[in-house]
Order: sequence, then structure tokens, then C-alpha cells
Amino acid sequence: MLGERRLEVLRAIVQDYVGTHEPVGSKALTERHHLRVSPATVRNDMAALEEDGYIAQPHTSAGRIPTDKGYRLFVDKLADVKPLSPPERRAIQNFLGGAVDLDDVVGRTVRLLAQLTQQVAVVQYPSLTRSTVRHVELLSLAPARLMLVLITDTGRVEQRLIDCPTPIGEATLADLRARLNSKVVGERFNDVPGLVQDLPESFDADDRGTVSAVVATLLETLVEETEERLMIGGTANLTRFGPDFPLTIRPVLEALEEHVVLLKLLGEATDSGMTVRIGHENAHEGLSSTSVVSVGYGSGDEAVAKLGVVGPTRMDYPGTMGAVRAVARYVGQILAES
Amino acid sequence: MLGERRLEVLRAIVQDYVGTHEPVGSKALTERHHLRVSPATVRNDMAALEEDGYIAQPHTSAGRIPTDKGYRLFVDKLADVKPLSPPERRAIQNFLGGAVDLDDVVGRTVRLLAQLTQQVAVVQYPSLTRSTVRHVELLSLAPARLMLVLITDTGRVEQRLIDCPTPIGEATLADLRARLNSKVVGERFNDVPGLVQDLPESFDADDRGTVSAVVATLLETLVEETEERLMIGGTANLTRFGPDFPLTIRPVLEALEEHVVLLKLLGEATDSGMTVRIGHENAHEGLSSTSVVSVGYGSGDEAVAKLGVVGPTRMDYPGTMGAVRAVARYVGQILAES
DNA sequence: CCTGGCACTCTGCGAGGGGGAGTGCCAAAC
DNA sequence: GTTTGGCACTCCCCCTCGCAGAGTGCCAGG
Repeated sequence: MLGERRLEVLRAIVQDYVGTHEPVGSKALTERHHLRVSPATVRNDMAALEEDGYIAQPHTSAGRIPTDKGYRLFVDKLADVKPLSPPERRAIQNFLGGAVDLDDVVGRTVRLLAQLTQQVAVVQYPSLTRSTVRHVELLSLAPARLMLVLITDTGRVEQRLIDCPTPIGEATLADLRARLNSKVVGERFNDVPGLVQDLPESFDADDRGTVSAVVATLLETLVEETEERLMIGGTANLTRFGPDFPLTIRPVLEALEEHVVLLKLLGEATDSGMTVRIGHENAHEGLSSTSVVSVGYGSGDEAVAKLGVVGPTRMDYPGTMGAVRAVARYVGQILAES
Repeated sequence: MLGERRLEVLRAIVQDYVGTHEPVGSKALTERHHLRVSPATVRNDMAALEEDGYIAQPHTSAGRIPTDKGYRLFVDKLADVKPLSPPERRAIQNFLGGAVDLDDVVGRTVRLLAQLTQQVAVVQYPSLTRSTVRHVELLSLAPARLMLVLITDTGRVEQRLIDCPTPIGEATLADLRARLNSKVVGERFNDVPGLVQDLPESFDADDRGTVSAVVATLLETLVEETEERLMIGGTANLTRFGPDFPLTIRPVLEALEEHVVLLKLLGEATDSGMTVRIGHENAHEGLSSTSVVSVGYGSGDEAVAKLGVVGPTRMDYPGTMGAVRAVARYVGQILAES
């Protein structure tokens, strides 16, 4: 078991390393943090911490840097989430409040988060399956062509084109539209499949094919694969990775463009509460030198999607976690208002 | 006036430099290109080209690299757009054909373009003002709250929330919806303002405020500032800028995140035909070491938006221009079909 | 106008040599 | 048993030096 002072030493190492980006030695530690012991004692503690895998040295006779395991312990036991200052909170509220539609909310959120944390921000659009239906619209574009428009309570809008097997009359279309809406409006998308399944049967044989096509398209839209979207911002902050970053930045940029990868990553995080994934804890290879801080957000109690930041493992965890949590809270408020 | 051979030398320099990313010397030139003259002759030509500002040397006694002016001449006079191979064309068609909605079309286009050119791709969403109205929908969310949904012939969907000064009845709403649609469906968005201006007057005094709010929101949506959107992809290709890029990549990433900057850039390009902006020709400072190749695309004869790529000035212009042109052509086809 | 020759310049690279920071270990002190 | 000061050692970083190579500019001759 690690002694109290050793934990203190680990915390000091993490804090210093995050600040300077340079391996930290025993002497510097005793000077900057008022540990009331000598460098030699700290060296012993460091040897023990290294033995246990919390820190490592890049080369013999260099200072120590934290390992993923070291950061993990720091985040779990040693760090307090740093709350934002009142001015910062006000700024967030003002900035997010000016949004005109969902795209704008998400866009502003991503910029805000990137700005606050000086890292790459990722914001997931509210999930369809966890939202409720606000309205379903059917438009006739051509005799045998429809457009389906889905609107959720979180403000998300999806549209799909439908090719009808047989032309459908205006009256039938109005009927279908009305019945579709009366069935699903206010319901959660998760429940929609069960509610519309038997809709085709109640129509004339002539129209049944078209109604089936509409229902099928509606259900397709809810398939996990296509329904999850996200927005990314602050990639310029990747240049802060350090001067050695040409080799590091590449796989990260590639991973960020693979939205599927990020969605999976976010999906693995706990639904409520903040999740921090450090270095190799991230399944994706390209992100093995980054940490991902994520949290769910929603208009009510329940999370409808997640947001977070991606940064170097050597990030300011307390500050980042504070910013992520605060932004999630305010986005939830904004969504609830619309 | 530049002689024929000097132009040939310039072309050779550009081609070699684009290939090797290293300053090219007189000896290497005579070896790789069968110019039927000696290195010494080439040196004289190079001196003349440098005198005129088409090439420069990084240091005394180094080879030459093309200047922005040199690339400009190359693009204008010396390069032919390289058409894509039939297999490439088929691949494009297959890939774009699988799109399910406009977001998907734009997303696929951006990935495709990035992949083909190995550079950063930028695709603008079809402009609202140049599209025609397919449908306007008004939904009642709450007694004094409406949602306005705009659908264009290019598949774009915009939504806005409207707070009504006074509650509006279902019948009036239906009336308004019908009259709005009969006025604007099939019209170009550019003409919409004139068509809806006098709509409030034809309603009861009670509803006039709400109708005005709807009309105002509709017009707001068409304002240049908010209506232009774009998608970016292939930022990982920025790492191809070269090993010296840490300082170069940063401002480029920042510029790319400023969509306003890019939109302005695209806006300055000619509406039809391909535009190439080289290095300092780009007004934005951060893009002074990049070239932007852009072209309009549209569902019919007329361009509804633009797309292009951003890459280092030392790019393969013929190949890039070929890819950009081909992709724009196919996207136009896809849009016309929907 | 082109060509070969020649002297000159500048970069890039590798070897060599401090200087410095940091460690590990040990013996003594608390 | 823990802490401390001392000391020898290791390794990186940076600077310099020297050299090879590539490329140029210029000149005189074809």
C-alpha cells in the first residue's frame, strides 16, 4: 500500500509535468511543492512509485513522467474537479443562449468547449432513439415520390426520400400522415417500431406497398448505424501536443475523422457521470496517447447524448473535467428550453 | 518575353519539386527531363526565371523552388487538367450513389475528395438563395410556439423556432400554411421576400403579429450570414505538408475551423469554371502557404454551391483539378436525381 | 547562344567534447 | 525503520568542428 506522502509526490509529479511538459526531478519537486522532506527521500518514493508502475523515466538519469496508470490514480483519488469561475459561467450561458437551431447549439457548444479547454471538442447530436417524436411529415414530391421528415423534441430534423411502388393520392397521404402522427407523437423513438408495425394492414391493398415503404424508411432512420452524428472542433489545438508531435498528431486526426470510432468510444462511457479514459484505455490505437473526458447531457434528467474533449494524456484533468461538466449542464438547459 | 525552353524549364521545376519536395538543381533537371541542353544552359534559364520572380532559391547555392508566381504561370499556361481513369470514375459514382440524404451526400463527397486528392476537402451545402422552395411546413409546438421547416429542391432542410406574440388557432395555421406554400413553392428563395411581404395584411388583426413573426423568421433564414454551411474533411492529410510543418499547420487548421473565412474564400471564386488560388493570392493570412482549388456544382446548369480542396502550394495541380472537376460533376448528377 | 570548366558558397551530417541535471546507493543521523 | 547528505555515475543536450556534396555564377571558347 502506498503511503500518504507517496501519493502526495505522485500528485506533485503530475501537476508539474502537466505544467512544464518536461520530466520532473526530485530536486525541482521539493522546491516547488512544500513537501517537508529532502530530495533524497523523494527519490526513494519515486523509486517505489516507479516499481509499482505509476511513473517512468524516459531515459536513465532523467526525471520521471507519469504513466497511464499514474494518471488514472491521480484522476481517481488525487484530483478534485475544478469548478468554473462565475464570469466563465456567465460567458457560457450568453454564448449558448444565442443559438437559433439545433445545429447552431451543437456548433456553439463544440467551439465553446474547445475554447475553454484548449483541446479538441466532440459533441454528439441528441440521439434519435432516446428522444421523443414531435412530428412526422410526409410530402409528396412527385406522383411516386415522397419525402419523410422527422422532428424530435430535442430539435433534431431528419429527412429521407421514399420511392413508392405505386402512386398515392393526396387524400390517402393526408390520412396516412394523420394516423402516423396520432400514433407516434409524444412517444419515444424506441417505442416507435411497435406502434407502426401494423399500419400497412389498415390500408387498401393498392396503398399497402407504399405505406410499408414509409414505415420501413421510418424504421431504417432509427438504426444505430446511421442515426448517430457528431461534430468536432478545436483541432488546431492538436498543435499543443508538443514539438515532437508530427508522428503523434497524424493518427489522432485520422481517428477524429472516423466518426464511427468516436461514437463507439463515447458509447463505452458510462451514461451518467463523467468518464475519463486515459491513453491505452482507449481501444482505438490512434488515440493511445490521448485522454478522452466525456459526460452525458440531456434536456431532462436523462442523457440524450454525450460530449467531451480529446487531449494529450498530459492534460489538466481537474480543469478539463470542470469545463466539460459545466458545458454539459448548460447545454441541457438550452435544450430543455427549446 | 520568356522563350519556349524557359517555360519548359519552369514546368520541369514545378513537376520535380512537387514530386520530391526538395529544391531542384540544374543537373538533376537535365537528367530527368530530356531537355536537349546542358546544365549550364539550364542555369542561365534559371537565372532569368529567378530574375522575373518565377522561382527562388532558399539559400545561396541551393536548388530552385517555384514561387507563387511560378505556380500561377504553370497553372495558367503549362498544365493540362488530368482526367480521371474510368475505374476511378466508376468508384466515384458508386460511392456517391449510396447516399441517403443531403447530409450524407455532402459527407460522402468530402470524404471522397479528400481521399482522391490526399488533401483537405471542403464542400459547401447548396445555397438556400439559389435553390427553389419545395415545401414550407408550420408546426404548432405549444399554444404560442411554432416551428418553421423549410425544404429545398436540393434536399436541404432548415428549421427555426418562432415565439408568437399571440396564440394562433389550428384553422388559421392551416390557412397560413396553405397560402404560404401556394405563394412560394417552386419559386427561387431569392424571390421569396417579395412574395410574402404583404401576407400579414390579409389576416385578421389578431393574427397579424404572429404572421409577421413567421414571415420575419423566414426571411432571416435566408440572410447570407447564417444560411451558408460547409463540411470539411481530410484534415489528417495536413500532415503531408512536410516535416517542417508544425508552424505551417497551425494557422491552416485555425483557418479551416473558421467557416466564415472559407465561405468568403469560396465566394470570391468565379461562379462557373474552376478557380485556383495560389499562396498569397488567398486573402487570409493563415492560408498563405496553401492553394485552394474550387469549382461550382449544381443539379442543373447553374451552380448552387462550391466545393474544392485546400493543399500546400506544392501540390499536383493537374491531378487535383481533375479530381475536383470530376467530383463536382457527379455530385451535380446525384443532386439532380433527388 | 550554348557549353565545359572552375572556384566559391552553403547545407547537412557525424564525430567529439564539455556542462548539467538527475539518479542510485551507501553510510550516518534521527 | 525512516530520513538525510554525500558521491560517483550515466545519459542527454548543445555546441563546435570538419568534411563531403550539391549547386551556383561566371568566364572563356566553340
